[in-house]
Amino acid sequence: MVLSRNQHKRERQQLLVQQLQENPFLTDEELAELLSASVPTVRLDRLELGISELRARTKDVAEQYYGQIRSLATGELIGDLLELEIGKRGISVLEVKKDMVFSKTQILRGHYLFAQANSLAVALINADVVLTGSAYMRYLTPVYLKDKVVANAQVTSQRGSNFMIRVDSRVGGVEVSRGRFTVVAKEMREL
Amino acid sequence: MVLSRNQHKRERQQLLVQQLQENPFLTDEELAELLSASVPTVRLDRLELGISELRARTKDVAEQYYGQIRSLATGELIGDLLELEIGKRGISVLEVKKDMVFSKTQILRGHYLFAQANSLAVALINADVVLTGSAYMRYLTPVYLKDKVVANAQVTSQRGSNFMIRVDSRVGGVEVSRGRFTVVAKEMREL
DNA sequence: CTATTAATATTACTTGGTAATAATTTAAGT
DNA sequence: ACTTAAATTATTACCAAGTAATATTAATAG
Repeated sequence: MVLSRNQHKRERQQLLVQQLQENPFLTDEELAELLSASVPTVRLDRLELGISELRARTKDVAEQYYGQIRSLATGELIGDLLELEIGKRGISVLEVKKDMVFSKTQILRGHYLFAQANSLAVALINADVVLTGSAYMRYLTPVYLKDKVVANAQVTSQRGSNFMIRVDSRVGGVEVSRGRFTVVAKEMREL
Repeated sequence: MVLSRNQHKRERQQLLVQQLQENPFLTDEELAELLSASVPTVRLDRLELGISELRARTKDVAEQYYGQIRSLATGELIGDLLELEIGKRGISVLEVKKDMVFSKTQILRGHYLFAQANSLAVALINADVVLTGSAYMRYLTPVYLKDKVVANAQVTSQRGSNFMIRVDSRVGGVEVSRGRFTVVAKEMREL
């Protein structure tokens, strides 16, 4: 039968996928070694499986990452910055619009509060790349459509490149959420 | 003076750094265009500034990212897994140890709860790469040294590759935190 | 007006590929 | 045992985005 040959191939391709899952940064040459096949075979397999080359894979991962940081960090600050003392404190305002609330309840979707606080926390830190290490939020009161959320962030402590930042958000003076973020600063050179 | 030449150079190099900060995925050619200088000049500048080539930069970012996912995902689940029905629900237990609490108050540092819940949420999803899109946690009761935190996660909804997962954590039957995570599943092929 | 530095050009080489084609195994079916 | 078709491997020409080294051409400070 033709099966056993196909099976051999399938097994190898499965192994290939598996290897890449464990370590997506393998070159075709390394893969060939691992699968004890030739480089062209690996390439054919990748082609059949629709797996792109190392550099494209790497690039996509990196872009996604960078995009993620940016969208939650410097690039797209959620809310409008009112005050900013880098390394110390900052204030931003977020106006709740209709696409941000649950249509039934008119309550602001939680992650907007999270994002506002988080992006403000990150904005306080002046570094090439800023990561949120951990975040803990406490939602106190629901926020509604047309509310204006004022987020107040303050660096509470710093150990090396790790910053602890507290962010409390208020609507008309009433505290609606309180959050604490651990933010890690990285310089481009370190990357 | 030699200054004006040096100054010209310095300005260009500053601009280079700035450009890379905005978009680290620029080739030397693109940089040359942006700085209206030649490619060799850009290379010399990079050399002087100790900035590595595009592909190395990309790779490092990607590796860091991948490492991060892994450490917060499959790799290092915070807490011990008790039950797991992939795509549906799971339970993990975290024993609070001395290095996890604030020494003054003996209260568990919030990000452990966050990490336990988050990593459990991620563990429910069976994909090559799982990202936490957004997370909102509500801390209800402080958790103390030697407590055993039981986190209970449940997939509440799924839209495409976006999963909503609810995680509630209890200590001796008392709810200590409640969290909701939006988790995004990505297959290797898509990367 | 020349010595010096900056800037640019040029060349040979490297990695990790794509794409296409040709040659060679290998196991299957008869 | 022999053929045949798929699977595998080899080979070749090419590309992008570099490194590294050297040569050449401004530009300008003294």
